[in-house]
Amino acid sequence: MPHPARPTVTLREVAAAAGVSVATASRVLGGSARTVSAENARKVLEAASELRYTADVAARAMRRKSDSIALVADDLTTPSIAQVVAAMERQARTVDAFVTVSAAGGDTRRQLETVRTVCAFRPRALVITSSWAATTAYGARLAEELHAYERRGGRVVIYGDMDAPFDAISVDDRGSARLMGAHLAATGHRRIAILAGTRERTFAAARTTGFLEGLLGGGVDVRDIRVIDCPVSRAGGYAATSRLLEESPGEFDALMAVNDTIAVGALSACRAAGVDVPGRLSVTGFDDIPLAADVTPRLTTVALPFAEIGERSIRLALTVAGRPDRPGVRRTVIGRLMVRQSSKVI
Amino acid sequence: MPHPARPTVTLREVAAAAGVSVATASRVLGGSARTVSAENARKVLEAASELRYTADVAARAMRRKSDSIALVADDLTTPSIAQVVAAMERQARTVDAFVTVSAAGGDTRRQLETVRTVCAFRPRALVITSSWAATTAYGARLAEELHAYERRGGRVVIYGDMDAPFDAISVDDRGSARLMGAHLAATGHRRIAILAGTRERTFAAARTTGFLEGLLGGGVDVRDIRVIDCPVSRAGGYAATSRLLEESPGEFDALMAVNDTIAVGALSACRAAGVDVPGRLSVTGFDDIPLAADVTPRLTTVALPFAEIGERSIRLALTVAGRPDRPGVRRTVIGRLMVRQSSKVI
DNA sequence: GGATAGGCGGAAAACGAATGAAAGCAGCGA
DNA sequence: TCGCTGCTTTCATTCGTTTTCCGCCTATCC
Repeated sequence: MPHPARPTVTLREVAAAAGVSVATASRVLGGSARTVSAENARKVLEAASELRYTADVAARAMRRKSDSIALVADDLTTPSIAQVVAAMERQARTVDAFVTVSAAGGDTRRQLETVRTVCAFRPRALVITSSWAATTAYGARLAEELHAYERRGGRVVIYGDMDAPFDAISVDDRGSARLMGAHLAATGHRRIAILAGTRERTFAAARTTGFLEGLLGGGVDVRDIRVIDCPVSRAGGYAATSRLLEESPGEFDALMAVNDTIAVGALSACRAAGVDVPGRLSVTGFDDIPLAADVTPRLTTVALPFAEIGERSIRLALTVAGRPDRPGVRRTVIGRLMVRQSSKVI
Repeated sequence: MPHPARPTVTLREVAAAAGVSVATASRVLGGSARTVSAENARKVLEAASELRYTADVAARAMRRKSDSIALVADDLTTPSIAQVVAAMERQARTVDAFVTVSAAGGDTRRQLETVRTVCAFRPRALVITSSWAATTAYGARLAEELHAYERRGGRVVIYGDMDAPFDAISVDDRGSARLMGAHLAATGHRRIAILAGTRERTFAAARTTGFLEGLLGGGVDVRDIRVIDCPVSRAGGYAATSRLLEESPGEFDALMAVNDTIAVGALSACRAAGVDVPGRLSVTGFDDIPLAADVTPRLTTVALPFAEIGERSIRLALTVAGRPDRPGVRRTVIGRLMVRQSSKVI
């Protein structure tokens, strides 16, 4: 055969072209500790670039630790996650690592499935967002799976909370939410409705608690606060707010949402119902997604340092594993109050 | 050693636990065509689940085609891409494939680098978004790289345009934009400014052309149209609009942006300058990102079927490759006009 | 000048899974 | 009893790379 249709160009061919052994070629291209003569190194590099050689990671992964980091996120369409992912990408690039992303949207069961799938790639580290309560059967099995992965030499980093000793970077949702509660109380708001999302979302529960603490600490009467569950989505915020405005018009002077997406839905409902924001009702969000500054009125919210979160997650993921049974390292970041036009001083 | 700390659980161990050979275990777990007795199959499956075995994709990829599909996107934080990615995920899941995502944000050079990196994973197919002109040196090398990948048996699907015979799914940007141009002309707009993005973005150029065609076809005088380049971002739209409103106030009755993000920036600039939209100026976007319905006034735009795009991309990626030199299959989708409050009838 | 490091290259053994070839085995007819 | 068929299982090889081990050559020191 004069021109065998090669499936891919291998190290063997590079070595042959350079006139050295595969071992030598591997040492040059793979960044080995062993030294290779300058002359041979040059020839190998030349041949590799000539043949457009790229090492097959699959084969490489068999003998060497991989440099891919797997991110298992709930939902990639969430604006906040997108920002975190982008930051991770940037950070990983600086250390020649590589981030693969997969969505496990939904629940702990899907998370478990996805983790198993990603583990098959034998990544160097696993970053997993956890916004679901780990109390279900699947949650426990998930933790078990992650532990098994760590025992096999992997690194696990949680973004969010989990009742298990993994390294974690988490937002102090409760403390950050307290800031917002205190702010509304301080600016004279006294009758508050909280759009609390759903109970299974741990961040939603923590933020609701923080809101309450801040409000109560600022002198708001607990009987003047109403906590309303709703789906964590724009539509959820819209529906809950519409219902609220219809059933008890004028009863509240502030509406606090556990995230910006819900808050945007709420704003939309207010506009539809002809309720002036912030004239008759202050509305606040949480996250400071890019959209928050673009809605009308611009949304008062709590800004979270997503870029920092992404960067730190990767840094944590790349530190070498310590003792298998050491307690998890936990980094906490706190949000910053962003007062804009959707809330006012009463 | 009673308990050697294994880095990973291998097929050999599963086979040993089940009391069969690795070959048999492989056939059971790998879904081979060859038949295995029910009794042995049961034992293998039992052992595998007991040991929490997951096949190492790296090793598997050496003999068999992988199930992973790599997506190389420009920028994952773009709302439209996020929707496409989510749809791809869903579709891939239905056929037991697996999508890995990586951002190559920026330019063709970074795209080339990223493609080379993900090719090393030997994915089954490569879906690449292409919104950058392929006329640069890197663009040509990118096409070359992709061809090499196809020759090695991979599938390449382009989302967007490319002057190369790959399978592609693309939006008829020009035709869709024509709808918007025609609509504005028909509703009485006569003096138009187009926020055209940058020339290197192929979608921006196509949409601008479509706008022009629609407007001219509707009787707008070409001398009353102004095309303004600007960065493809909210800030870019804001700055360009501010400048425009300052330099030539009242000169235009409509502002057409090549995407929603720019349009949102434009709306913001109008609000800042005290220009009533749509009273004094109609503003339109393109894409129908979720945000479009949440800004005030709600944005008139062209809705693109992102979910369909994502789903079709994956379907295309999973069809078996035909003859290496066959012309690329090209699927085109067209947008739908969404008339909302940011434009009016004059 | 000879012994001894030490640098460097190459052959070959992994790594984990897939697979073609070959072997084992039961049933059947001659 | 033998040979054949059809089905299942095992053996041995393969994939592309890294890494270990061994041997060669040169430089250094006594």
